Amino acid sequence: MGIQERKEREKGRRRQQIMIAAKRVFSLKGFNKATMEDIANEAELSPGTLYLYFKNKDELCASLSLRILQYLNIKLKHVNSEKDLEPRQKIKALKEAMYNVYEFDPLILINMFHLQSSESLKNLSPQLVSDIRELSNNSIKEMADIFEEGIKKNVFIDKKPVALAETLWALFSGAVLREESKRVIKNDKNYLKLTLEGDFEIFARGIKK
Amino acid sequence: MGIQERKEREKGRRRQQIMIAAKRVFSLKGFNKATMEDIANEAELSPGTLYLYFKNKDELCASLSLRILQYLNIKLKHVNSEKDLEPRQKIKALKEAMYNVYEFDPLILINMFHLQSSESLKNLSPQLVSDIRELSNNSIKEMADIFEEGIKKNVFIDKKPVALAETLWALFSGAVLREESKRVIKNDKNYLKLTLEGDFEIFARGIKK
Amino acid sequence: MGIQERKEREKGRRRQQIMIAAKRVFSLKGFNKATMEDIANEAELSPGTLYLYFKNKDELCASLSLRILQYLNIKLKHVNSEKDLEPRQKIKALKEAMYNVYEFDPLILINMFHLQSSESLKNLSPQLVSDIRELSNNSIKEMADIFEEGIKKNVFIDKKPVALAETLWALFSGAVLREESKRVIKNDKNYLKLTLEGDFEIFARGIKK
Amino acid sequence: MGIQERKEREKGRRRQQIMIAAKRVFSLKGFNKATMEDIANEAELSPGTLYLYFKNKDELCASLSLRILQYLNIKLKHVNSEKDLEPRQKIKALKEAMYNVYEFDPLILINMFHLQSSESLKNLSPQLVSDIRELSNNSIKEMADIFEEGIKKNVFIDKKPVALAETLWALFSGAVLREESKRVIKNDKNYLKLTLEGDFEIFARGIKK
DNA sequence: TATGAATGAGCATTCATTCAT
DNA sequence: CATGAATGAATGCTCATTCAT
Repeated sequence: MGIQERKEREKGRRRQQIMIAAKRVFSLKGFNKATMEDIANEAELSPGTLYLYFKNKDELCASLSLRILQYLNIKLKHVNSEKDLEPRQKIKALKEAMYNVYEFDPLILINMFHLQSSESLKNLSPQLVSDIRELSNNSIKEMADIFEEGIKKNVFIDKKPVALAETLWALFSGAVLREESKRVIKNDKNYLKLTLEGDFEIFARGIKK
Repeated sequence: MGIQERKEREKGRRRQQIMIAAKRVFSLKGFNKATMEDIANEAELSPGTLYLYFKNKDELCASLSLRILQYLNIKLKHVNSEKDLEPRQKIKALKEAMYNVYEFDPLILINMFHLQSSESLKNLSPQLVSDIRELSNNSIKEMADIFEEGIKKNVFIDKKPVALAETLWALFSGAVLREESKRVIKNDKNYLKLTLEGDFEIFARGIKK
Repeated sequence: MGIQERKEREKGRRRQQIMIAAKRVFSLKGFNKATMEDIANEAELSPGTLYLYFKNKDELCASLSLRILQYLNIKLKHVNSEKDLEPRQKIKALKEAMYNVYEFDPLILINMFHLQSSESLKNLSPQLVSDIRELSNNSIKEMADIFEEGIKKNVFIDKKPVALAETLWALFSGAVLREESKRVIKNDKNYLKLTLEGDFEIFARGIKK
Repeated sequence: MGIQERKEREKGRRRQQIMIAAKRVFSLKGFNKATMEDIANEAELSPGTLYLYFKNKDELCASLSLRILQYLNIKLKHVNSEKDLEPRQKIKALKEAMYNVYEFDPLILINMFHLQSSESLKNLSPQLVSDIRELSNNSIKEMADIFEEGIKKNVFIDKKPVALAETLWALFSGAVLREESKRVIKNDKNYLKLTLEGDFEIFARGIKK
């Protein structure tokens, strides 16, 4: 029984090890130029081993996206659970949560958009697809709850909470992508915090009464 | 000379023909699943012919991005050149310009982010890379000019115009990507116009005095 | 038009070239140990070229089987069309036809039995599968016609012609396989003709009145 | 010593267990599509354990063939040992023995022909190869003995007994294969007994005076 | 003895690119 | 200029086999 458990945990650790390696390699080479062999080398494992833990390359990539969505979800739930925070403070907490997600792995966010290709979806197990869908929807919902509270308390202007949440999400992913494109154009990451700050400030100004 | 010119124009036409086909195929299959043969078929040309007009696949893709940036640039220049527009009206015109870009080709915008992979950049001619850089910077600059004018005329709050322009760009690309990810999650495009509207409204509210 | 035709013929030639190489390699190494690269080398082509002419390895193998069935079918049709032959003479002609098939390609007959694996069938185009089925059934039917004529003319004992045809086919494929297994055990092919003769003699003795 | 013996017997049991599982899996998937892991699962053992009892996959397969040859040999010896049977009755007994072999495992007979691939032979231990050879030859010899007796007693026509035995073997393996190919073509096993009967009847008619 | 996770060589297949016509 | 057949390097994935426990 204890043995069973330890094995489960060991298996989880291996998956983590592979995902960390994959993250590094995807970040470095991009999803398509990264080969399974690259990832195996990075993880100091053999290619075959990767397939013991992930059905195929697409599923490995999608699992990375799932991981970051889980991370975000926990953060958002935590913000929402703090009952004595003012709406404005919650917006601030929200901002910080999203910072953390971004810092946790800025580049993998880009890779999340590989999920969009319906071609890739064919290779994923239905379970994984539905998990990702559920978490995405949940994240929007958690954010919307924050806005709803603010509107009820008459602190935010009267907008559909879901629309607000989606706008924030747009702002966020847009900022992430902008940073990414900066890399190409300027190779200069200095303004990241500054510009993310700017985005949120303007956004908050737009929703607050 | 006249012949020379006609040939040049003819060559330009062919390039257009190929890029239109490429756009269609990339939209349909995504950049990576689209093969050069697919594009050749779509263009009713042979694969070999594509290489008479584009050095390689990456360059064909980058040329598409360049094209859309050119389109955006022209639109932005046009907005800026209308001297009698009020700042608030220019924001509105800006919004419409970006709509048009989006409608011109929503999916190719996603593909623009393939340029981020530094691996891909190796395959591009320096000329093309510098063209893209120049146009990107120019677009930001054009937008910044609009904001600067608004700040000077004391209509917009006092923010760095460049930061504003980048925020708008974030908002925009974020909205595009969000629409894209909606496709996966909901397969429902009804809210596109609505949410883009929402984004811009909030953004404008944030910058206007 | 002439060009179109010549190209068609050229394409057919290429297919032949590949099939001849495949036959050689399959004979030498067996179906599973033979790699597509082996076949490409033997055909003095590159691996990719093989896939221009055959969908996959299974289809290449099945095409070989189809070819030999076509050969057999023509031979059988020819025997049947000779109107003035006595039934006993037709049996003799039948024997010789089957000799020829055997000599045409003794080893590929073995490979025909790879088609039995229902797993392999999944990789074949429906057209090819139905072609093979049709030719197999046709071969049995042609043989049965010969027997039917003999029974009608009161030269052969009264047995179901189809059963006779299938028995002959059993005898034939059994002999082929037996020769094959001899290779393992004795590596001695001297008795081939003799034993095939023996089989047919006994068979013929059994069916003749 | 008693312990030694028990261990030996235990070891034999394990081998049987594995071979039974292998037979099931080979029958289901065919030799090449069946993986060692499939067999291990079927045997409710781990893959590694298989290699404690069989040197490699080819040897496991060959051992199955050996087993069926042993079974046939015992049957044939038994027929031959019945001194008071008439030659015609012995032919009948022979027929039944071969039925039993067929029913014991129709599909594994097909797999026997994998031994033909000279590539596979390289992986077998010389001992196993020579065992198989010996048993094959022995089976032919046992059958030949039956025919020889019939010829001596002037009941059968005067043919080389070995040739007769080999013809019978051809007929038999042919019938087996024919049934197999029927599966592909008709998916209809109803006629098995009937056609095997037919084969033997014609064969017997051919050899009897 | 039994395990089963890990291996890594091997292979079918793809596709960007070339070049003889 | 245009073609499209041919290329062959590259890669995802498999699976027989091993070995530390």
